[in-house]
Amino acid sequence: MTTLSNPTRGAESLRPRPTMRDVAALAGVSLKTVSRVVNRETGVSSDLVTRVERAAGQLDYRHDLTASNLRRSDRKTSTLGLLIEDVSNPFFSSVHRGIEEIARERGVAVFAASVDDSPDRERDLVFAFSQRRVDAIIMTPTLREQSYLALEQRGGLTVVFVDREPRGFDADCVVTDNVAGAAMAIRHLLEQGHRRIAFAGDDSGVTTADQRFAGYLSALDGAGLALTPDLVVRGRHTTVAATEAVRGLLDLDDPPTAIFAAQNLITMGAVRALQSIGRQHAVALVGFDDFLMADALDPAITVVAQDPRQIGRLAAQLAFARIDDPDRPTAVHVVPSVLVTRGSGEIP
Amino acid sequence: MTTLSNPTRGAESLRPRPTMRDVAALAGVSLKTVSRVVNRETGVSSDLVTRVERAAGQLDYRHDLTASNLRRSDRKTSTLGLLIEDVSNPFFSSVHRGIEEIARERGVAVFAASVDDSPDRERDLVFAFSQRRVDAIIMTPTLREQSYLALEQRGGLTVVFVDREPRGFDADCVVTDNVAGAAMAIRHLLEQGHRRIAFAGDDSGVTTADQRFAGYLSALDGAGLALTPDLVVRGRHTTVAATEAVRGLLDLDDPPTAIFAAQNLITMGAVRALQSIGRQHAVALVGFDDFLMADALDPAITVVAQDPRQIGRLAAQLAFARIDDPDRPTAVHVVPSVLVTRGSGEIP
DNA sequence: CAAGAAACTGACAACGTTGTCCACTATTTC
DNA sequence: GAAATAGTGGACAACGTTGTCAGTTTCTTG
Repeated sequence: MTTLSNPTRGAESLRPRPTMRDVAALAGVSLKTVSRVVNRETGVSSDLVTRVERAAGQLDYRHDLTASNLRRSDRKTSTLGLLIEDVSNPFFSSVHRGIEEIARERGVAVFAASVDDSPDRERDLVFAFSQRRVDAIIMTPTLREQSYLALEQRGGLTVVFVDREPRGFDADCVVTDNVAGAAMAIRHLLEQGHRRIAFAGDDSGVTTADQRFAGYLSALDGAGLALTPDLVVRGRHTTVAATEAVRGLLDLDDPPTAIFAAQNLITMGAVRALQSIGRQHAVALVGFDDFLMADALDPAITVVAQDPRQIGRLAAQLAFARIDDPDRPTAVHVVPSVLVTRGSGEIP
Repeated sequence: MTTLSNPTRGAESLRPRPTMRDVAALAGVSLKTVSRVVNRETGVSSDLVTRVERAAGQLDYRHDLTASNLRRSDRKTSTLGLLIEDVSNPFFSSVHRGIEEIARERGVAVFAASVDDSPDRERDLVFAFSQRRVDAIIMTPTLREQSYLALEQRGGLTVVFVDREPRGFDADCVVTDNVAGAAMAIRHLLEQGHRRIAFAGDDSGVTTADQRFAGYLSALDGAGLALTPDLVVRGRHTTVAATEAVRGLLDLDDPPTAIFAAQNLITMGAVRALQSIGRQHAVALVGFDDFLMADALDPAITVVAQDPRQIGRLAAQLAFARIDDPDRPTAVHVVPSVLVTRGSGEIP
């Protein structure tokens, strides 16, 4: 890495930001009149409006939202905190995108942070955002229960959950229909004639993983099949760990003929594991959650696709609905998922 | 989608958030003493510290950072604004992640927003963050020039650029060595014997695209080859548009034997185009910027890999360095890229 | 043309916090 | 035993803004 240095730095010295008082002085009006113009209140003569606007433009005045918020009676900061597992995870970054789209319409800025599945970090972030007086928090909860949020909520903070339901806390929530989606995937594999279907998923305790496992069980049960514990691997949530785990499954004396991967990173791991032993065309694979280029792999990967952007949009809409009406009943939105058949799930 | 409603909402009414005054009253001390305890200032007897802390805990007091910032002399909000092309773009979301890691160490919260290549949106977002008095903005500039930022900078806002250099504005910057990276890719293709190498990239005007094109030209030139305008497609920056464009290249009477894709989404488009006509094993492909599962495709994709997380970390470090010392000379960090050979670039 | 209404403008206090400064107590020093 | 010195704690103003309310001007209308 090279570092080039520019020896002379622009000599423009720092100039303190102008305040409303400065604008008022230049325009020859009172502080309050400037405030009225800035807030587009009615009842200011158009003559004064233009004078104030010209003065504000000349001084490059920037309205101070933090001070404004402090004094205003609604105490809204037009700010929202987002807690997701990892801002660079493709699923969650799409959720983030959806939230941003709705927030933008309301002029709300979005803080985003990665929780990395750490309950401590979750609390720290909630605390940090609470200190900054965000209007709402949208979050994916970690394992530990969330009852501590009741305090924040009583203080006026709106909380909405995405992707996973909270524990010990009643709040608005947007989740995918994990049980039905997983069952749909398994039934699809059963229809191809598979009887030894493996499950590779996150830790037990992660609600999405548990629900997908429940769907797996119920579909097996519906076909009159019992659970084969050897075919279940849990507790992996990185691609690397999943690769190892799936390789272990394939090394069994009586390996599975089909694999259900309960999450996008795990699906990617499964693809790598199958490729590493050259069995990608021999063992069926269905993943939960779509990912980029899944359709370009060989074979293309059959997935249960969620719509993360839509999930984000819904969560943001719920958050704003509650801000506008704190007394509305809590709502749980269950978003359906669809099976996208591409090849890997249709191997007999 | 199903909406379940919970009829009875918890009846705990909203309670106004306690202030320092409330804590002081409960602890039987003055407001200022609470402030001292909250800010961990020295010179408060340990007896009072525990009394104040107990009172704060009892009331679930949350320090108000916005009010604190308003009064404090350093006027730092411990807040940072990030403007990237799209929060859900894999490259930029990794940059985001890197920035978050450094910001977290300083207790700084990160606003993230998508610019979507719109100069208007860029200005709106800078304005919105400026109004919220962020300590710094880290941004990927759009086409239009950025001299308007000088005003914000004079008002005390720190600005750092990532991925692309600004126009008409001197500031700290972290970029990939695009010229060298692209030239390295082209030389690699030349070594495999290719002479008709196509270029598929973003709009002219996007500095990264221009620099990669410059690298393409210089490597061709170094091999004594002239530019063949028919083999250059620009102005695409979505996967779908790139698929079409590359298909156009392959439909030429004398099609290219190798393709250089100047950006991750374009590389994905090129992969799709090649697959659609079954030529993915016949035409060489090298992409700029790595992407998930590039190694799992058939053929696996050779890329010039950047380290977006590291780029983000560097950008955040530059931002904080300037906050700590506003008079340091501006620095441009040029991060090297590496060629990752996987197969698609080694087709003869 | 007076009187009342409507439209406009500004003085002042307050939002929740921290910087400044002064007062008080306990300890040390001569 | 008086004076100087730490060590504490609190009163007050201020950060940049908006809510309240009262004051001033202009416009209607009988």
